[in-house]
Amino acid sequence: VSDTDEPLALLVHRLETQAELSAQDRGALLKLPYTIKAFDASTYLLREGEAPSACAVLVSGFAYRHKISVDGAKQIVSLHVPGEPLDFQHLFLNEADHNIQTLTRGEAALVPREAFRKLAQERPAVMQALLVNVLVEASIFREWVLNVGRRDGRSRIAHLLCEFAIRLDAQGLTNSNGYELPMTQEQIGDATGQTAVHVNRMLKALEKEGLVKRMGRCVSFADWRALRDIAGFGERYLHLGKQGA
Amino acid sequence: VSDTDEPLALLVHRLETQAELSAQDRGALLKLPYTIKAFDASTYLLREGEAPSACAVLVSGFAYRHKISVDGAKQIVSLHVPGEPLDFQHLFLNEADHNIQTLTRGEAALVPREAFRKLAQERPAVMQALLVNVLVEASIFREWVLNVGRRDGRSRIAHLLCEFAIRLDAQGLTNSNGYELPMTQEQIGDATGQTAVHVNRMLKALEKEGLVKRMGRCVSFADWRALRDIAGFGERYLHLGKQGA
DNA sequence: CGTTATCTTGACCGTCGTCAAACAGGGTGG
DNA sequence: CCACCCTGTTTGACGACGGTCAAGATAACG
Repeated sequence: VSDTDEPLALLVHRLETQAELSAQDRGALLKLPYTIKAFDASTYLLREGEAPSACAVLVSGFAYRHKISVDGAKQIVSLHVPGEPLDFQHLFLNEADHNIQTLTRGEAALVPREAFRKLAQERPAVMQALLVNVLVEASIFREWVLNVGRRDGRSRIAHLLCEFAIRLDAQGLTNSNGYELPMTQEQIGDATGQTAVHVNRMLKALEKEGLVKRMGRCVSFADWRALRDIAGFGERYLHLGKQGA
Repeated sequence: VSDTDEPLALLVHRLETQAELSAQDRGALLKLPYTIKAFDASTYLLREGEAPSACAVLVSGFAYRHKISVDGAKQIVSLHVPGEPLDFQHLFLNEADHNIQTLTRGEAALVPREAFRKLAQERPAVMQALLVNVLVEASIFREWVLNVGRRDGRSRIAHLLCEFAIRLDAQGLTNSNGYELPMTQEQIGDATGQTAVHVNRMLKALEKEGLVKRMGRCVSFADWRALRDIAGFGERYLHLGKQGA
C-alpha cells in the first residue's frame, strides 16, 4: 500500500497515533492544500536563519535535523522516518534555529504554513495534536542530551539504533528481516557526538559481538532487544500511544 | 517589586514576551486557581514515571530538569529561572519522562492541570502561547545536544553561563554587578556532561583568564560577552521576542 | 562546634580525537 | 568495457582531553 497517493492521510494517521481527532478534524486536515516535492539525498529542506514558509510532511525517504557550531562541527539532533511532520518545530517561530536535510532520496508534502496555522487556530483538537507531537519530539531531544552527555561511544550508537527501530515500527514500516539505518559512519558520528573513525571502531566491535551487520553504506540489525541492554534504552521517552489523560 | 504577590501575573508577563494575548486571555489566565508551594533546595517537583497532576510556575528560586541513565549517571537537560513555567512539557502527556528538581529554595505556583488544559482548549491564543513556549524550550534542548555533543569542556561551561545570563535578562532579573549561577561544580558537570573534577579544572582555567569569579558555591561573572566567543554562543536559538509573524 | 558537603589537587590511565595512508565501491565519461 | 574519481570505509600510530581514584583543605549547615 503506497501512501504516496494520499500524503495527508499519512499525516492524519500519524497525528491519530498520538492524539484524539474528530471526523471533522480529519476532514479539515485532508482538505489542506499541498504540493509534492521529490528530493535527492542530502537536500536541504530548510536552513538555519530562514523564515519557514511551508510545513513539510515526510512521505518517503529519511531526513534529519542538524546544527553547525561556529567552528564548523556538525551535530545531528534528530532523525525522521516517513510519515513524520518536519516543520511543526518552526510553525509558530519566526526563524529556523537549525537545518533540515534529507538522508536519502524521497518525497515530501508541502502544506503552506499559513493554511496549517489557520486550521490549528480554528480547531483546538488539531492544535492539541500538533502540540503533542511537538512535546514528544522535545522529549526525544532531552533523551539525546542524555545520550551524548552520559553514554560511551558504543552505547550511543546502540541507542540510536534502538530508537530508529522503534520509530520505524511505530510508523508500521517494519521489515521482517531486520532494520537498516541508511546513514554513513560520518553521519552516525555527527548524531552521536563522535568522529567517523571512532564510529567505525565501535561498529566493528558491535559486529564482532554479533549485534549488527553492515552491507554497503547501511547498518542493519535484526535484534534491537539485544542492543537495548548495552544502550540502556527505555522507550518511555517516546511516549508511544495516544496521549490525552 | 516582588511578584510573589501576583504569581499568575508573572506567568502572563512571561507568555506575553513570547506571544500575543488579548485582554480576555490575560483575564482568564489571571483567574486560574492556584496554590503557592514553598520548597527547599534539592526538592523534587516531579519525578520520571509519574502522572503530572499540576502545572507549576516558578515564582522564585531556580530549578532544573534531569534524567538518570540506567547506570546511574545524571544528566541535567535544562535550567529554569523565576517566572518560567515548568510543566508545559508534560501538560498533554500521560507520563513524565524526566525529573524536575529545585536548585535553590524558592516558591512555585501550582495550577491544577485540568484547569490549565481546559483554558488552553477554549482559548486558541493561550494554546498558541503555550505552544510557542514549548517550541522555544525544544530549541534550547537542540542547542544542548550540540553543546554536549560538539564542544569541549571549557566551552560547554561558558555556553551554560551565557545562556543563563541571557535568560535572566529576559526575565528582567538582571543584577547590575554581574550574574551568579547557583550551582555546585557537580551540577555544572551534570549539565555539561563532565565530571565535577574536570569542571573544577575548567573553572580554574576560566578564572585565570579573568572570565569568571567564584564565591562560595556560586559562579559569578560580569561580562558574558567575553564568554560568548569561547563558547561559540549565538542567541538565535533562544527565539527572544514575540513570535507570531 | 562538630559533621557533612563541596572544592581542590595530584597521579594515573582510558576513551576517543587526530593525522595519514590504503582500500573498496559505485558512478561517470571516454 | 575499462579507466578514473569521488565518497566512504578501514586500519595504525600517536596524543590529548577528560575520567578515575584518593587524599586533604575549605566551607556550609545544623
